[in-house]
Amino acid sequence: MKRSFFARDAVTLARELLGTHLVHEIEGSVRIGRIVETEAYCGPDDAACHARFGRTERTRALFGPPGHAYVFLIYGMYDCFNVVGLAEGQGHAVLVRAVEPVFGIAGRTDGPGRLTRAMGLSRAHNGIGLQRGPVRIEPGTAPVRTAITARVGVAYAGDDADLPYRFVDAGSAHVSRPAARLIGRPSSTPPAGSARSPLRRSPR
DNA sequence: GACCGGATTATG
DNA sequence: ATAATCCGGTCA
Repeated sequence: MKRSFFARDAVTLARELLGTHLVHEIEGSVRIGRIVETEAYCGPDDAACHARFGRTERTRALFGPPGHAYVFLIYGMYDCFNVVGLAEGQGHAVLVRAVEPVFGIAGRTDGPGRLTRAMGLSRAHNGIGLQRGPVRIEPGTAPVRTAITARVGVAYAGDDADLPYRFVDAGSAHVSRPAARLIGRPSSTPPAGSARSPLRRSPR
Protein backbone atom coordinates (compact mmCIF):
# COMPACT_ATOMS: atom_id res chain seq x y z
CA MET A 1 0.00 0.00 0.00
CA LYS A 2 1.09 3.59 -0.51
CA ARG A 3 2.41 5.69 2.32
CA SER A 4 -0.75 7.82 2.24
CA PHE A 5 -2.77 4.73 3.15
CA PHE A 6 -1.03 4.54 6.50
CA ALA A 7 -0.89 8.27 7.22
CA ARG A 8 -4.31 8.45 8.83
CA ASP A 9 -5.53 8.42 12.41
CA ALA A 10 -5.59 5.00 14.01
CA VAL A 11 -9.38 4.68 14.02
CA THR A 12 -9.63 5.26 10.28
CA LEU A 13 -6.63 3.08 9.62
CA ALA A 14 -8.00 0.26 11.79
CA ARG A 15 -11.12 0.21 9.66
CA GLU A 16 -9.27 0.43 6.38
CA LEU A 17 -6.89 -2.36 7.31
CA LEU A 18 -9.76 -4.84 7.54
CA GLY A 19 -9.63 -7.11 4.49
CA THR A 20 -6.08 -6.20 3.50
CA HIS A 21 -3.43 -8.88 3.30
CA LEU A 22 -0.59 -9.20 5.76
CA VAL A 23 2.31 -10.79 3.89
CA HIS A 24 5.49 -12.25 5.35
CA GLU A 25 8.22 -13.61 3.13
CA ILE A 26 10.43 -15.84 5.21
CA GLU A 27 13.28 -17.99 3.94
CA GLY A 28 11.92 -18.25 0.44
CA SER A 29 8.42 -19.16 1.54
CA VAL A 30 5.45 -16.83 1.83
CA ARG A 31 2.76 -16.52 4.46
CA ILE A 32 -0.36 -14.50 3.80
CA GLY A 33 -3.23 -13.67 6.15
CA ARG A 34 -6.27 -11.51 5.51
CA ILE A 35 -6.79 -9.05 8.36
CA VAL A 36 -10.19 -9.55 9.99
CA GLU A 37 -9.84 -7.89 13.40
CA THR A 38 -8.12 -4.66 14.45
CA GLU A 39 -8.00 -2.17 17.28
CA ALA A 40 -7.09 1.51 17.21
CA TYR A 41 -4.70 3.06 19.74
CA CYS A 42 -4.64 6.81 19.51
CA GLY A 43 -1.56 8.40 20.98
CA PRO A 44 -0.71 9.95 24.38
CA ASP A 45 -4.27 11.08 25.10
CA ASP A 46 -5.61 7.53 24.81
CA ALA A 47 -5.42 5.96 28.27
CA ALA A 48 -5.12 2.49 26.74
CA CYS A 49 -2.28 3.36 24.36
CA HIS A 50 1.36 2.68 25.12
CA ALA A 51 2.03 6.21 23.93
CA ARG A 52 0.53 7.50 27.18
CA PHE A 53 4.00 7.30 28.79
CA GLY A 54 5.56 9.35 26.05
CA ARG A 55 8.57 8.37 23.98
CA THR A 56 10.51 5.57 25.61
CA GLU A 57 12.82 2.89 24.30
CA ARG A 58 9.96 0.47 23.94
CA THR A 59 7.67 2.92 22.13
CA ARG A 60 10.31 4.15 19.71
CA ALA A 61 8.63 2.53 16.72
CA LEU A 62 5.17 3.56 17.91
CA PHE A 63 6.27 7.18 17.68
CA GLY A 64 8.05 6.54 14.41
CA PRO A 65 6.85 7.13 10.85
CA PRO A 66 3.55 5.66 9.60
CA GLY A 67 3.59 2.49 7.58
CA HIS A 68 6.04 0.78 9.90
CA ALA A 69 5.58 -2.04 12.41
CA TYR A 70 5.39 -1.63 16.17
CA VAL A 71 5.85 -5.04 17.79
CA PHE A 72 5.94 -5.51 21.55
CA LEU A 73 6.03 -8.36 24.05
CA ILE A 74 2.97 -8.92 26.19
CA TYR A 75 2.61 -11.07 29.30
CA GLY A 76 6.17 -12.22 28.92
CA MET A 77 5.41 -14.60 26.09
CA TYR A 78 3.44 -13.21 23.17
CA ASP A 79 4.31 -10.66 20.54
CA CYS A 80 1.68 -8.17 19.38
CA PHE A 81 1.91 -6.77 15.85
CA ASN A 82 0.82 -3.18 15.21
CA VAL A 83 0.75 -0.92 12.15
CA VAL A 84 1.85 2.64 12.88
CA GLY A 85 -0.44 5.33 11.49
CA LEU A 86 -0.99 9.10 11.24
CA ALA A 87 2.42 10.78 11.43
CA GLU A 88 5.79 10.52 13.08
CA GLY A 89 5.66 11.60 16.71
CA GLN A 90 1.90 11.05 17.09
CA GLY A 91 1.91 7.56 18.62
CA HIS A 92 -1.06 6.25 16.65
CA ALA A 93 -1.10 2.54 15.84
CA VAL A 94 -3.42 -0.31 14.97
CA LEU A 95 -3.17 -3.66 16.72
CA VAL A 96 -3.84 -6.54 14.34
CA ARG A 97 -5.78 -9.04 16.44
CA ALA A 98 -6.67 -11.69 13.88
CA VAL A 99 -6.18 -12.74 10.28
CA GLU A 100 -7.74 -15.52 8.29
CA PRO A 101 -5.33 -17.90 6.57
CA VAL A 102 -4.86 -17.18 2.86
CA PHE A 103 -1.60 -18.88 2.02
CA GLY A 104 1.20 -20.78 3.70
CA ILE A 105 -0.18 -20.61 7.21
CA ALA A 106 -0.20 -23.39 9.79
CA GLY A 107 -2.03 -23.09 13.09
CA ARG A 108 -4.62 -20.72 14.42
CA THR A 109 -4.53 -17.04 13.57
CA ASP A 110 -7.28 -15.69 15.82
CA GLY A 111 -5.83 -13.54 18.56
CA PRO A 112 -2.81 -11.20 18.56
CA GLY A 113 -0.44 -13.75 20.07
CA ARG A 114 -1.51 -16.60 17.85
CA LEU A 115 -1.33 -14.63 14.64
CA THR A 116 2.23 -13.44 15.21
CA ARG A 117 3.25 -17.00 15.98
CA ALA A 118 1.51 -18.43 12.91
CA MET A 119 2.94 -15.76 10.63
CA GLY A 120 6.44 -15.89 12.07
CA LEU A 121 6.38 -12.28 13.25
CA SER A 122 8.20 -11.14 16.37
CA ARG A 123 9.94 -8.22 18.01
CA ALA A 124 12.70 -8.80 15.48
CA HIS A 125 10.37 -6.98 13.08
CA ASN A 126 9.86 -3.98 15.34
CA GLY A 127 10.25 -0.79 13.32
CA ILE A 128 10.34 -2.51 9.95
CA GLY A 129 8.74 -0.77 6.95
CA LEU A 130 5.54 -2.32 5.62
CA GLN A 131 5.48 -0.98 2.07
CA ARG A 132 8.30 -3.07 0.66
CA GLY A 133 10.46 -5.77 2.13
CA PRO A 134 9.72 -9.11 3.83
CA VAL A 135 6.69 -7.86 5.75
CA ARG A 136 4.03 -6.00 3.82
CA ILE A 137 0.42 -4.84 3.77
CA GLU A 138 -1.17 -5.48 0.39
CA PRO A 139 -4.65 -4.90 -1.08
CA GLY A 140 -7.24 -7.55 -0.31
CA THR A 141 -11.00 -7.90 -0.04
CA ALA A 142 -12.91 -5.51 2.21
CA PRO A 143 -15.50 -6.98 4.60
CA VAL A 144 -19.15 -6.98 3.64
CA ARG A 145 -20.12 -6.01 7.17
CA THR A 146 -18.00 -4.57 9.93
CA ALA A 147 -18.78 -4.98 13.62
CA ILE A 148 -17.56 -2.35 16.06
CA THR A 149 -16.95 -2.94 19.76
CA ALA A 150 -14.86 -1.77 22.66
CA ARG A 151 -11.25 -2.89 22.79
CA VAL A 152 -10.26 -6.12 24.48
CA GLY A 153 -8.22 -6.25 27.66
CA VAL A 154 -8.02 -2.55 28.44
CA ALA A 155 -10.35 -2.35 31.45
CA TYR A 156 -7.70 -0.35 33.32
CA ALA A 157 -8.13 2.56 30.89
CA GLY A 158 -11.15 4.14 32.60
CA ASP A 159 -13.59 5.80 30.23
CA ASP A 160 -11.33 5.10 27.27
CA ALA A 161 -11.96 1.39 27.78
CA ASP A 162 -15.43 1.90 26.32
CA LEU A 163 -14.42 3.68 23.13
CA PRO A 164 -15.67 1.89 19.98
CA TYR A 165 -12.18 1.25 18.65
CA ARG A 166 -12.31 -2.45 17.77
CA PHE A 167 -13.23 -3.46 14.22
CA VAL A 168 -14.22 -6.94 13.15
CA ASP A 169 -15.11 -8.49 9.82
CA ALA A 170 -18.54 -9.75 10.87
CA GLY A 171 -18.44 -12.47 8.25
CA SER A 172 -15.18 -14.07 9.29
CA ALA A 173 -14.90 -17.29 11.25
CA HIS A 174 -11.33 -16.41 12.28
CA VAL A 175 -11.87 -13.57 14.75
CA SER A 176 -10.67 -13.84 18.34
CA ARG A 177 -14.10 -13.27 19.85
CA PRO A 178 -17.69 -13.38 18.63
CA ALA A 179 -18.78 -10.14 17.04
CA ALA A 180 -20.67 -8.11 19.60
CA ARG A 181 -23.57 -5.70 19.53
CA LEU A 182 -22.53 -2.71 17.56
CA ILE A 183 -22.67 -3.19 13.82
CA GLY A 184 -21.23 -0.52 11.61
CA ARG A 185 -22.88 0.06 8.28
CA PRO A 186 -20.47 0.51 5.38
CA SER A 187 -20.98 4.28 5.32
CA SER A 188 -23.78 5.84 7.26
CA THR A 189 -24.50 7.62 10.47
CA PRO A 190 -25.72 5.63 13.47
CA PRO A 191 -29.49 5.17 13.74
CA ALA A 192 -31.41 8.03 15.35
CA GLY A 193 -32.13 6.55 18.75
CA SER A 194 -28.91 4.63 18.99
CA ALA A 195 -28.68 4.77 22.78
CA ARG A 196 -28.37 1.04 22.90
CA SER A 197 -27.05 -0.99 25.75
CA PRO A 198 -23.44 -0.16 26.49
CA LEU A 199 -20.77 -2.26 24.92
CA ARG A 200 -20.43 -5.65 26.44
CA ARG A 201 -17.93 -5.88 29.24
CA SER A 202 -15.19 -8.46 29.20
CA PRO A 203 -16.67 -11.91 29.54
CA ARG A 204 -16.29 -13.03 33.08
C1' DG B 1 17.05 -1.43 42.58
C1' DA B 2 12.48 -3.87 43.86
C1' DC B 3 7.92 -4.40 42.58
C1' DC B 4 3.71 -4.42 39.83
C1' DG B 5 0.96 -5.77 36.22
C1' DG B 6 -0.09 -6.21 31.34
C1' DA B 7 -3.35 -4.54 23.86
C1' DT B 8 -2.72 -13.16 25.99
C1' DT B 9 -3.24 -17.98 25.77
C1' DA B 10 -3.40 -22.83 27.31
C1' DT B 11 -4.99 -25.74 30.60
C1' DG B 12 -7.80 -27.35 34.81
C1' DA C 1 -10.14 -19.89 37.35
C1' DT C 2 -5.30 -19.51 36.99
C1' DA C 3 -0.45 -20.34 35.71
C1' DA C 4 3.12 -19.14 32.52
C1' DT C 5 6.89 -15.69 31.94
C1' DC C 6 9.37 -11.11 30.63
C1' DC C 7 10.31 -6.48 31.06
C1' DG C 8 8.92 -1.52 31.00
C1' DG C 9 7.30 1.98 34.02
C1' DT C 10 6.94 3.51 38.67
C1' DC C 11 8.47 4.79 42.95
C1' DA C 12 11.77 4.44 46.64
